Amino acid sequence: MNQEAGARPRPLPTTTYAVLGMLTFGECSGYDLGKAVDESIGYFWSPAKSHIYAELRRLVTLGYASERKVEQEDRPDKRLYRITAAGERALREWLNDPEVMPESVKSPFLLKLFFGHLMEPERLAAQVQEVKRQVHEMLARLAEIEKRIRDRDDLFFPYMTLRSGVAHCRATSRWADDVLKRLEERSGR
Amino acid sequence: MNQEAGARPRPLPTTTYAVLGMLTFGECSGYDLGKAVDESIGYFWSPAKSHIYAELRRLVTLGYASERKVEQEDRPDKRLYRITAAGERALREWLNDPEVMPESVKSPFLLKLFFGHLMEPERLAAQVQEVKRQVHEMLARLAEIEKRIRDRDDLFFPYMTLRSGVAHCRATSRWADDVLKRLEERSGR
DNA sequence: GTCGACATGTAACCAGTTACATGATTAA
DNA sequence: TTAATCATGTAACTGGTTACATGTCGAC
Repeated sequence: MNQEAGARPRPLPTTTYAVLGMLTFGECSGYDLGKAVDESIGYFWSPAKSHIYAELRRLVTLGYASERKVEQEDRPDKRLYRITAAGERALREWLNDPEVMPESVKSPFLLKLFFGHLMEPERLAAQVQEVKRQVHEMLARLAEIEKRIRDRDDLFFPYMTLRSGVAHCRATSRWADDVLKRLEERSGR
Repeated sequence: MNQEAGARPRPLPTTTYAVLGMLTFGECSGYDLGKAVDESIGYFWSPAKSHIYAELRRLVTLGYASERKVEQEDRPDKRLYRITAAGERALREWLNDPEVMPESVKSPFLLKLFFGHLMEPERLAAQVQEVKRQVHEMLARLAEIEKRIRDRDDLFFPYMTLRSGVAHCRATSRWADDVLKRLEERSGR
């Protein structure tokens, strides 16, 4: 009784559009889509695999995607999904909606740091170092991807999102150095 | 039947520690704690108000906080919570755990940008501008807070988390300018 | 003979949000 | 009289995760 007459239909979850959008790069299976997500939008929108399969089924019931089964001999059978005209319309509508939802950061580490007065300073410094390590690992992964897409004009927009990731990683790295420096200064006093 | 003998108790959700940590700054009510969260850890960990009340009750049942009722004449009665010795131990244990969960970013905007090939360029540019606007609004809020805590040595750790926010906002702003520039270059061709 | 890639899904769960309810006081 | 601040909470929901199940093929 939550979808009464006159009530406008609640908007689809963002993940639905994420999966729909991935289909604009061509027909593919849930499995392939999941792998594509892992090294593209996964950096700022990362649904679980099982969730991706569920969303693909939803897209079909909505008429936003079509499905066809492909039987394979050497490998398990698979289902291929393709975006429909209605799906593309729905996606464009969502994309052009001027409302910009602010990004949300969830950082258990910053939370810990906020309560740093209760931590042993060496432990804290070690965790800041670990953050740096993770960030540089990420930068290495991003650099690999960058090589592949930098000069591909058809991947201009994905490239811009990658640059966002790089910018944030660099900012974090510099910030971490600053924190370590100040931490040492404090311990010296 | 999901907590059998021998199974180690599942770790508490991060939000529980977030609320517990806030109590280390002194006894307070759910209401006050909610307000404190809004302009401190709220920037990287933001539970709903109703969630905060629920977590405070959980802390009491865990023995991590004590509760006392305070009757007021001019205002509604309230419950004040204070962290216990067991609570502080549990918090310290969590803080010193060397495992660093990487931060997660959820950005519906980057998701849209990734599919920018389906957007009208002016609409996209407008949304990038809107991101910049939001970021500068945030920077103004952070600058206000910075003035108040910059020279408070007792707030060194909160200050470090604030600097993280500032660094990320600046990085986003510069990145947005770069995107706008490239977007114009592209439209010129 | 074991591991990883391929391929799809179910069932159970959970963390967290939203909307709402209540009700007093004070300021515009 | 309208709105904001103070103050706490319930009930319903939802978006999403985790663990698991199933099975084949090829490489080492």
